[in-house]
Formats: sequence, C-alpha cells, structure tokens
Amino acid sequence: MNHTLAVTQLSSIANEARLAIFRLLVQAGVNGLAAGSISEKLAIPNSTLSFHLKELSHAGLINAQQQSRYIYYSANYETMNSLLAYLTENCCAGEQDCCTTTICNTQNEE
Amino acid sequence: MNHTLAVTQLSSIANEARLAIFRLLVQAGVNGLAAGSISEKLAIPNSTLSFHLKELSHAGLINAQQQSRYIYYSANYETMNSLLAYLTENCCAGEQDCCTTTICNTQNEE
DNA sequence: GACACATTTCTATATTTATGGAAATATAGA
DNA sequence: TCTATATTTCCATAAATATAGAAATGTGTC
Repeated sequence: MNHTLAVTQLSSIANEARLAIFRLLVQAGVNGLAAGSISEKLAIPNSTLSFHLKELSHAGLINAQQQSRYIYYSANYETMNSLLAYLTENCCAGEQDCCTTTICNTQNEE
Repeated sequence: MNHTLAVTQLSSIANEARLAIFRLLVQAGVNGLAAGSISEKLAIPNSTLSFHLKELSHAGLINAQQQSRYIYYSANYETMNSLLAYLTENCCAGEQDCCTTTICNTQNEE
C-alpha cells in the first residue's frame, strides 16, 4: 500500500453516495449488482451514479464486469483489506494487542 | 455508527496530510504527540496543521489533551474501530467467513 | 508586567469535487 | 435495420476544501 493510493481510495468512499454504493456492494458479495440495480436501490440518477462508479472503480475498490447488456459491479475485497491494514499498520507502536488487524479474507479467488 | 458520521470521518482521513497525521498518531499510541512535534515530524506549517487537527478532532478520530503549554493529540481507537466495522458490516451477505471483522481493541480505558 | 514559546484564528486565494439533464454509445432481439 | 434497454460521456454550474502568512490567543517563567 502506498500513501497516495490510500488517499485516493479513502476519497473515493468519503462521499455519501459512494459510501452507500460501496457498502451495498460489500454486502452484495462476489457477484455484485448491475448498475441499473444500484441506481434503483439507492435512487441515484444514472449519470451521477456512473460518475461515482468510475471514481470507485478508478480507486480499485470495485470491479466492473460486463455481462450482456448489463455491467455488474462488485466490491474488491482485497483492496479493501489492504486499505484497512494500512490504516491500522503498526498500531500503538506494535506494543500490546491494541490492534489485531485482520479483517476480510477474500472468499474465492478464481 | 451513522452514515453521515462515517462520511465525515472518512473525509477527515481522505487527505494526504491528515492521513499522515492520523497514522502517525495511531502508531504513537495512547500518549500521543504534541502539535509542535507533529508539525516538525511531518514538515507541515503550524496554521495548516492546526486546520487539519481540527478536522480530525471534529470527526472524533483524534483526541486533544492540554498539558502545560503543549496540546497532546492522540488517536481515538474506539472511533477507528467503529468506522472500520461500519465499512465491513454484513460483508458478503453474512455468508462465508469473508469478513472476520475484528480490528483494534482499545488498550486501556481508564 | 514583560518576555518566550505553543497553538489557533483570520483571511484571501487557488483548487478540487458534485450534480444531473441531454446527447452519445453499446448491446441484444425481432 | 429498427427499436428498446443499459450505461456512459459531455457540459455548465454550484459548492466545498486546502493553503500558509500574519495577527491573535493562551500558558508559563522571571
């Protein structure tokens, strides 16, 4: 993990709409959701959603996969893990078990 | 944890200077560091640092404690934990052990 | 009170970011 | 090819954020 990248990733979820999108996808699991489905669930206009999806995607926090006419977006759990690990890295000077930094294990890496 | 608060907290660390400050304090442990010490270590001008410390403080991610002429800033581990937990909440629809969400235990709550 | 030191507030400026309608692009089926 | 559906790009505008010098405030010591 690199500082600038971490800032980019944090910026990408430091927004009401994008945080909602990201959490929705984190909860949706590996298959993710189609853009239209996200737009509907969160009541975000298409063009606005597209802008936000691009931000998240560019930051590497979500992945896009085209399937027929739909584009499925899903959370990138590995990236999320790296980011959270960066935040808690060497927590409390490594003393104590202050930070038992283990979070999300990618469930299947095909 | 509430959505708006999470956005505020993420925004507060979604900045190069503030992320550096926050990580420095996370690593410094419960005693924290005086403002002048942070300014020196990170080469950030006083007025700029003060602005950033206020942002982090306002978001609840760091605490301030005056001690004589110095003001010591320290990471608020509980807030950090809540935030990270919010991000990974109900990860992968609760199936699998995809997200073993446990992170940082506050080391001493006096 | 006078002085040094630590930190914050004030201020103006520069930069980045968010919004959503309208038009454009892409995909698929008849 | 025509039509419907899904998504993105373009664009202008509005709003929020970052920067750091200078002045102000607070704290301790003599």
